[in-house]
Amino acid sequence: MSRPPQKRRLETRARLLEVADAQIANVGYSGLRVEDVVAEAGVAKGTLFSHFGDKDGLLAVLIGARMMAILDDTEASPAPQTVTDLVDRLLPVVTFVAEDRVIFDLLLRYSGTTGTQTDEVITQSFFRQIALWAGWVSALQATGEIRRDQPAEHLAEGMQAFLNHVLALSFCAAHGTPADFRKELGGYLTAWLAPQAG
Amino acid sequence: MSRPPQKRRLETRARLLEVADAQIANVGYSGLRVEDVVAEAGVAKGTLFSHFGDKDGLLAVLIGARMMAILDDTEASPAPQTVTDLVDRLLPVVTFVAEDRVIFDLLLRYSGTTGTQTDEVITQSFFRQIALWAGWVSALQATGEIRRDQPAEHLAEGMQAFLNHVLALSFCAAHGTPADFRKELGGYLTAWLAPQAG
DNA sequence: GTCAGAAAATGACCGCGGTCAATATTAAAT
DNA sequence: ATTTAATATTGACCGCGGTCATTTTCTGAC
Repeated sequence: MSRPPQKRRLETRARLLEVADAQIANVGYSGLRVEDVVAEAGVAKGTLFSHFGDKDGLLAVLIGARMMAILDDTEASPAPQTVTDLVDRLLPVVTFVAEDRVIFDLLLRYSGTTGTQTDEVITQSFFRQIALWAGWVSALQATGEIRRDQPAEHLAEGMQAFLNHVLALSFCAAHGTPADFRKELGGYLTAWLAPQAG
Repeated sequence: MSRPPQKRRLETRARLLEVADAQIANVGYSGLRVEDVVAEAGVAKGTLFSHFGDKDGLLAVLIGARMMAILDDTEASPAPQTVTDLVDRLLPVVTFVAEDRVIFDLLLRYSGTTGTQTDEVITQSFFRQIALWAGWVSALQATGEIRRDQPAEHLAEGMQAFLNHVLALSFCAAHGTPADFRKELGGYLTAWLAPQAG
């Protein structure tokens, strides 16, 4: 049988996360090195991997936490009344993800973890985000602001597709400012949510 | 001044590509190891990197070539008359990319290389694909099969977003069969290209 | 032919993520 | 207090992508 984790283990885990988070503040997500984390945390290399599986596992916890914090803020602000409003509500997420290619890659890798490993924070953040968006969409459908021929959840998932598309482009070409995001993403989301004809 | 590449260099490059391609047939894209390639090709490790920059550079050439071949086939077949037809025309690409996560990751990384390094085959394959799709879309707009409120190219780029979305999901969850793709992608593309209301 | 300089190829070396048999620590059972 | 078994940690080691000073090979000028 499996016993609950010991106190020491929880402490070690917390210390690793704390150290990693602090180092990321200095060197960024892509600059994080496992050896530096374990050195500052005062543990052996293997310990980190026994806790998080691999480097991505560690990053997934930290990025998941950041996403949750952003969702907290977003939920606290009023629901969007128009598609333009809606785009503005997405900017915090976009700005965070655009910060580092590693974030984008990792989110994309975990983005379809539906069904398996629901305990992961990062996975829960996906569900939460889609649910939040679906709620917005549903409300906008009720006011007649956007199309009604598709289920709210389907439209919300489509939003995710466009958001990822715009993010992917931002890492290659020169369009990286928030203003560019608003314009590009706005173009897609208007076309997706409020089409003009059949 | 820079002289044209010598004969020997072209031969070495061709040999590396040939060997890599053959090994991929056995071990898959993710299984490819640089050391194996240079060993079988009979060159030193540094040679490969001087030719392709990094491992991804080598893969980009091979994957770009495959994409071009697929586009050749696709262009040879008749243009789609309906959205359902259109989805079927995308299946060859989808099947190829879904074959290995590495392909997807690499395509996504190069997908926004607009403007820089136009000489790369893989970049050209993107332009070609979007142009091809835009042509289809334009024709379908003319027959009234799909919406006319958006430029054909914008709709084509949106198709890319949905295609990537469906592919990303396929690598995590259980929906991986071509039938699943047709259904999922079909759902999105119908909603995107032929919306029912404003 | 030979000599200069550019182009091409070399391979020892490094960085860093990840492994795992061995060891240390904990907590429950007696 | 001692034993015992699961839990937690360790750190030497490995795999593999990538680097770069050095050496080899090619080509054109004289």
